[in-house]
Amino acid sequence: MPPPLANHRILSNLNDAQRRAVSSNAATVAILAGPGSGKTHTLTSRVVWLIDHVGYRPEDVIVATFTVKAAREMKERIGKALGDGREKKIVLGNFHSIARRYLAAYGRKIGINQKFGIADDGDSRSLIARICKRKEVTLDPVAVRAWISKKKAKGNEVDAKPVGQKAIKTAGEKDLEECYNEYQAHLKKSNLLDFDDLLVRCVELLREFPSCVSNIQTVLIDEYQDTNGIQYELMKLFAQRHKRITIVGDPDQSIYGWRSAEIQNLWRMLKDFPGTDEISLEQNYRSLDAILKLSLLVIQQDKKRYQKALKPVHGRGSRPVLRRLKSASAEADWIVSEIRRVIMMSGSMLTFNDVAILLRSASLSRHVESALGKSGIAYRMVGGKKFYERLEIKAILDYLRVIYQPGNNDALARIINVPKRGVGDVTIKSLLEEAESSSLSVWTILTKHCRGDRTAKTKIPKPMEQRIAAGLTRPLDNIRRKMEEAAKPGGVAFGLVEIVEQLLAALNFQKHLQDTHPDDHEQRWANVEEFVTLAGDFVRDLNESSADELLPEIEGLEQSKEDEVLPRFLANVSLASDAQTGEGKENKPLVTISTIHAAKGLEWPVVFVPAVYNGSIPHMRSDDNDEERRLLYVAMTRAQSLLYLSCPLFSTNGNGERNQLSSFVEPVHRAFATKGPCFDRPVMLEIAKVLGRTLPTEDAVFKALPSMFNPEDNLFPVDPEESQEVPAGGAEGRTSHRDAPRAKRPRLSNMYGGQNAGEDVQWHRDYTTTMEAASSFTVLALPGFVSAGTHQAAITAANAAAVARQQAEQVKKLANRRPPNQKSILGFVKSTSSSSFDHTLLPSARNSVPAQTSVAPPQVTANPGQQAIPTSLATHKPAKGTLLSRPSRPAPAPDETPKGKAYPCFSSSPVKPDSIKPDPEEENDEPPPEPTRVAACLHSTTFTRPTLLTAGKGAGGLTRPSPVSKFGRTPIAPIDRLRKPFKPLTIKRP
DNA sequence: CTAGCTGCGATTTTT
DNA sequence: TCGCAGCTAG
Repeated sequence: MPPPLANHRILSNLNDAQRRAVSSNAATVAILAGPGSGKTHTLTSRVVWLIDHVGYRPEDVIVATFTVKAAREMKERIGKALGDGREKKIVLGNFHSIARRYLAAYGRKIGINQKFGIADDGDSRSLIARICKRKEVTLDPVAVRAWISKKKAKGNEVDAKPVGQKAIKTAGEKDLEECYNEYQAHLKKSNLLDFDDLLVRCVELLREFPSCVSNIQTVLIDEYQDTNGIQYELMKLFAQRHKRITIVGDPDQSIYGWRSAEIQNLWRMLKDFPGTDEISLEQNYRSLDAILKLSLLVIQQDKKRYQKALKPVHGRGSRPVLRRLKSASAEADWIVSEIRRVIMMSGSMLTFNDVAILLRSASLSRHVESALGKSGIAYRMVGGKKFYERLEIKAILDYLRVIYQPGNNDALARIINVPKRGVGDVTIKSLLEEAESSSLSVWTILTKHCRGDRTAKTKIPKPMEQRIAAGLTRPLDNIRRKMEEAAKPGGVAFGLVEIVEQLLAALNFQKHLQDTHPDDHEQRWANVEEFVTLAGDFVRDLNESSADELLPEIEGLEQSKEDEVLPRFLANVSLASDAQTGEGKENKPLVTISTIHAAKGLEWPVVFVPAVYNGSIPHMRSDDNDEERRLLYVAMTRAQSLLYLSCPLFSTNGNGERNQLSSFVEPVHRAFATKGPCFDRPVMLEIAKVLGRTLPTEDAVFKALPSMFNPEDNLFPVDPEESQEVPAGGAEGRTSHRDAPRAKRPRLSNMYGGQNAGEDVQWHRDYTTTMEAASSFTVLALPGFVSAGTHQAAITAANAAAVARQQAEQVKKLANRRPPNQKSILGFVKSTSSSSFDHTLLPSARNSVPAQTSVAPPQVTANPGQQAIPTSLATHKPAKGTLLSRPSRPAPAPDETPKGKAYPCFSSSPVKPDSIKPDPEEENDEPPPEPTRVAACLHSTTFTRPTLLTAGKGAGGLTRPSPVSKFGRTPIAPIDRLRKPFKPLTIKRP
């Protein structure tokens, strides 16, 4: 690094590696690093560096992120660093919105009608469903849609490599192609582009007209591990002039494989841009060490992954918790009690804002929401159900779309009978068909019919006709006319808000809601009002930052101007599906409930991950266990100071079926505490330190505690198995059919007895009660006195703790250190990349690969039957429909063989294993066995891919016939404040 | 042909 | 819990 640069302002708060990354002179820079290492910070700093120091104009820089939220945050951060509003000129956004901008400006060059709309998920789904139905093809619309999307998302370059069976077109494939063609034709006719089209067409545009990006000096990509093929191409095309690209990413956090994210893009990039400067960041600034260790224990089960160092800069922290509860609602109640406890015990140093509950699927939120609601804790829900998915909002949006694009038959069909106008399914279908055959839009058919210009073939009785004219065509025409007039010079302003308000009035929407939803029409109308506010905000934001979204002028290139508000509003709504990080306005602290996917890139001091059982994580409908594991890893690494996993023992919906602890957690469950830590002073101080906050004095904390406050996590049995109350629904049945050894909890003396003998699949609970004891029998809790039973418990706890610790130690050795031969992530990738492109080849191709690896794996005596196969990261996401051999249960953690006997090393420390005080025990432990395995080099045979015959064909897609005339959901986006939960927010009770 | 009622089923992740 | 399919009356 050139010394003179070192004192640049932006470099001052970076560590060495980050500084090197920020100021690298290489054309292409790849920064790959684990969670919490400041990737995004580094990226934003580099943007500032490139603009401020290197001197690129902001408008010549493209920054692409993966989500809207990330884009917004990045913009904010860059704005702060630049300090003068120049960030507004940067072409910054998620891929889709950047692509949309280019298409809006230059799309006509490739024959795109400038007034194109965006077909969202619901649109394409219902369209495909209709096509399938009409073709009477026995294809699952869902599969068809996935196939089409995949086809587009892949990009073209990959296709160049024929996969052999590609030539053989099976009957199914032919049908798919036909559906695809029809689908595209329909979109084209409606002047719509779907999400994938935005990218595909933008690639087309930039390929044919490179001049559109001739000004671009440099391109930066965040969350690179989640880019898919087409996005990769787009990235290259953005940078085609100067080929300067910076990417940041973390393979371990690749969780969008299902959306065709291709981890291969890592080495595609290295191949395409030799001389890339690779930088890895190893310091973790986010989390306490205990959290990192455990997260590594989980991710490290993936034997093929690249091992990265994660060096904690913070203290050890208390042991993360794995809590078992009786049911999902008990789990939710426990979460609530624990949230309360943490906040109280921190003397309100922590607030609800510091807490996140991360879910595998949004549908899991129900219990949590109601528990929070019951206890009066306000929360926001991110991801999952969206504001715009509400019926009433969807309807308004569809009206707006029809106003903007009268030819949008699907939107029209959805609202033609909302409010009720006596138009039923049959009529709608007939109208759509007539539109199809007459190549008129439904709108045209209707207007002509009502005016008497042309009688519709569809039967439209007079009363129906009148209602349509009075309630639909005339009001919308009125609105359109006003918009046109307003656009003329001197016209009366008729903005977005006015449009919506006039629309609501014309439809008598409030009355409509009262009629159709007598129970909750107030709430729904409130949503509508909220929507109006949002529209107002949008307009205001648009005016404030008019430079936003505008591409720089390029000499000799004419842009189509996009000055209408409505289309931009609609596009915004379709593309921006994230809640705004709305801490700004209301100051009421909110607990965050989020899907794990939506939580990527974020962090919270306290994180709960409920429902950690097989079927949830890994999800039963997922075909990629490794990705599910990474998902859990992402969730865990969001936590800064406290991490809680939990698992309801019995599923709620079914007949009290037993849940099985997630197989990602099961092998390492011993490393967790079984209940929340004791928040004594040292623990809290450490938390305060990580967060950079000041802990109130002990006195203050104590005084603020309610009189009946329970300072321990002991409101719920640590072993729900032995609790008296039995979960509702067949107590007897269950006790009897439950496996015998579990019915009675093993005695303490039997602690490790059953360990080796036929470890039953279910969770071994023997040690837990004592582990639990370990965390509550703190010195504070039991000053100087220990009963015999307690003592016994403590001993066993110590033993368990020792085992866990040893395990952890081992893993640290194994996973938290990069093997010496693994120089960097990119080195790793390089060494295996030669094989990576062949990952789809048949087993025969495999054997040649290891020889090519430049970084030779240490010779490990492979188990017979264990076949060395390329450590291709690519295999992590098999093509849909590929027959994989059943993904194996994760192998037990290496050498995780609990000895059949207690450890002899019990000392005084185990009573407080979570203490941050240096734990002599840890150091004194006998040295862990040498690592016996270099993870990168070997793995079990479970990843053989027998054949590709069915790849990509939507094979087996015959299940789940999907309803046809369902009007698709229309995920349009919340623009703001979507975090409103379904249920009304409850206010904190006294 | 539409609208309302009832009983059943089912539930990833996102641009 | 919600949403959808199927049925029946008007």
